[in-house]
Amino acid sequence: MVKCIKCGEVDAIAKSGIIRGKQRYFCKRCEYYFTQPALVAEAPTHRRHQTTIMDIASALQVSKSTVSRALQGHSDINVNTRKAVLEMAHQLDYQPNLLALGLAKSRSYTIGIIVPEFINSFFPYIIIGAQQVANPAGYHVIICQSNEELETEIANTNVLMSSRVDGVVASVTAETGNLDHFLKFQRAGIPIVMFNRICDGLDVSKVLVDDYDGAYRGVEHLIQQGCKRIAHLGGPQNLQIGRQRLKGYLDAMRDYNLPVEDELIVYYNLTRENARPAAQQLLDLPVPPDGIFAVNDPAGIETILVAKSKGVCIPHDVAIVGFSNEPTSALIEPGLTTLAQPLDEIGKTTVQLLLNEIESEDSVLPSTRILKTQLIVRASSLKKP
Amino acid sequence: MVKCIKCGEVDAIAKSGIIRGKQRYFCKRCEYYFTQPALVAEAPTHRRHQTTIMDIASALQVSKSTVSRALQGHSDINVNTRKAVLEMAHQLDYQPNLLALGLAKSRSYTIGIIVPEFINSFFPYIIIGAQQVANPAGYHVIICQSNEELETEIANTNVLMSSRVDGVVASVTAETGNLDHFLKFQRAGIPIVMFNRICDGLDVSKVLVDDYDGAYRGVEHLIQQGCKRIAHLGGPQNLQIGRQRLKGYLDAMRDYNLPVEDELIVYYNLTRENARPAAQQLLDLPVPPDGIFAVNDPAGIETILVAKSKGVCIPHDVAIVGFSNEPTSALIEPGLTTLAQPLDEIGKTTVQLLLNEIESEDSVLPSTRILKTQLIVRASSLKKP
DNA sequence: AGCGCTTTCGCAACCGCTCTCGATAGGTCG
DNA sequence: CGACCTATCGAGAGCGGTTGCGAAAGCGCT
Repeated sequence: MVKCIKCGEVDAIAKSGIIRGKQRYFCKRCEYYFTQPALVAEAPTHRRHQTTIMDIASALQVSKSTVSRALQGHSDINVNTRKAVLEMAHQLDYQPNLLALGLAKSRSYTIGIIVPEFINSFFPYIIIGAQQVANPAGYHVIICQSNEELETEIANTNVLMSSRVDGVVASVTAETGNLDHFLKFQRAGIPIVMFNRICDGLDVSKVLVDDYDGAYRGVEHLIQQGCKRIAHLGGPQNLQIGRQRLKGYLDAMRDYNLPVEDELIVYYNLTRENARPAAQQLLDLPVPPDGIFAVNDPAGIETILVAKSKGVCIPHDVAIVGFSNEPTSALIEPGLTTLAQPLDEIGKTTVQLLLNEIESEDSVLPSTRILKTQLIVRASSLKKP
Repeated sequence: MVKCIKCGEVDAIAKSGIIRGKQRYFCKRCEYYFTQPALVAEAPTHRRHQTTIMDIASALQVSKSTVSRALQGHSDINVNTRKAVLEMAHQLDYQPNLLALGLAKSRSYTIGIIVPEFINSFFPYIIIGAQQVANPAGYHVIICQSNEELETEIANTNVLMSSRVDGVVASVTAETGNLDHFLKFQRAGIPIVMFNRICDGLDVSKVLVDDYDGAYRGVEHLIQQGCKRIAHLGGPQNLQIGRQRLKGYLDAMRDYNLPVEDELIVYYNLTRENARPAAQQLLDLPVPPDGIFAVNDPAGIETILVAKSKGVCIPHDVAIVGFSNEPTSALIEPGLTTLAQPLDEIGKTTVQLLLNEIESEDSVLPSTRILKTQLIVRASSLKKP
């Protein structure tokens, strides 16, 4: 039968409920509750153990407070003590436990980055810029991709909340309209900085490029190349990026007295699969456009591919301008004229703004940084030599 | 003068050392040590607070253990209690603190990924595959890029150690020869799985493609297209990827009785800047090659660009084959013939292997998975129609 | 009523580290 | 030689969870 683990008693054992699936017993002789120990209970102790400050402390016969302070470089530690601690730390290959540190200080020294994707090189470049600022400042980043889905974006925000990030940098999904999931951060006092893909309704700092200006100049360039019937392959209208670039297009057309017909404007949701049909729609028009301004480079490139497959000559029959200057845009033939964005700078200033907000004592007023774009003219639009 | 914070005493105050830069005082009347509080000491309490299980517990008048167990779905909690807890958790928008959880369980439910870069889409695709396996399993990933520098790679390993990741997935730098920084993980019992970029000397699980086979088939394809003088733009020889692809090249050449001259083999260190001079070196040979097998697509693309700029006709004068099938390779003209790797699958199986090792009780024997490549023939090598 | 079992909770220790409060051994000075 | 200071270190309370050990209340049955 069952034997008491303590006194070895066998008879005076009573069952005492089931606890988490396991039968529990009670020894009436020694008044001891116990459950049957697992058969392989003799695990080889805890297999993994990384050195802690206690290890250093006991090796040096000092208290853990002393070790902690020595490691942090506090002023009230004897230089020799500090030296010994540092040396021992190095010797034992001590790596501070960020989980414990974060718990104790209620700071994780981590910032979260949410991007829709990182297949195109646009976001990767921005992330690199972000890391270049974050890392030296003692922060590391955790990168989430929403995969252009609102649901995933929400899941991402929950992960970041759970990870207790100190701040968030985000570029939202094309389908993001509701911003409740970002309000959580604000309620918790976690600063957010948005970049590139903004949508309204959130009072936070932002880093953008001058989309309107870039679009205007891109379309103006097409006009100067002799295009009369210019189409716009636009982005989602819930994003500023979509609205501003559309507005730049419209204003340029108006300023040069060119008509804008409804059929000349189509929208796509920024996903790869969605670009091709949109481009096709434009090139299949009864009276096709002689110029196309695409909301971004992937769309521009897709337009080039569709045009080529249809035997439409670029730029003779249709001139094309994109936005962002993806590396691929320089490789494709003809090269895609586009508006270059300072990716590195976007990443850096975004994180810079965020760190300022994180480290300032009291809440700072949201600010907006607008960076300039640069028109890169390539063969896809160069009708005149 | 100085006033005691406790009793308000002004006279019987003695200085008592300097503590962390601030003057400390001692009130003799109430025997109380204190430092001058900061002027703006009246901070608006703690500005940030996320709800904890204690909040739920006190709202429901139960103990935090009960809340904890209810949240985990333990069996010894009344269904109604659990329901109430879950509802309150939802109501208070409770997000578990992963730092605390990790500390308590000595598990961070995080895996680290170290890649050399993620500008080219090779690694991003793998990362996406990795996340698709890790996330559903309850793990999230923290992505580090070594930027193709050993030093950064070492820093990355330290970050991952500090973050107490449960496992590591890595693809090493071209300049990684010494593997001490990975041994740390092994010493701490943290499993590692390597993929793609392997170097010897570490007894861990690996996920690779059949580099030798792919290279052989790529070169064989060039031979079948009529190339006689085939060059190899190779990778670093400390990486298996470099050695195996070289070996495939050499063996194919030997099997078809084609001579291999030293000048036909050049190496590059896998960085973008380094590819162009290497390509140039090959194309500038007194007797230039009529076929080039590049160790990867970025090198292949760079070779195409250099050839085009020199007026060398592809594939007529020189046929080119790459490795990896980057999206760009399909866009460039002529399209780059290449060996496609199952990126998604690499990411998934790598993480799958890792999770197995993490979750198995006792240490598992390292295993190696080898995946197949697929030859994608495009215009860059198609001499015969 | 009393006994034996269950069901359902609570207490408290612990994870690794920070930080406040306080203590103590010497040095300085009148 | 005390009174004061200073420099340096330690004890211990959290941070937010998890979990082992027990306990109290309730139920069925004799």
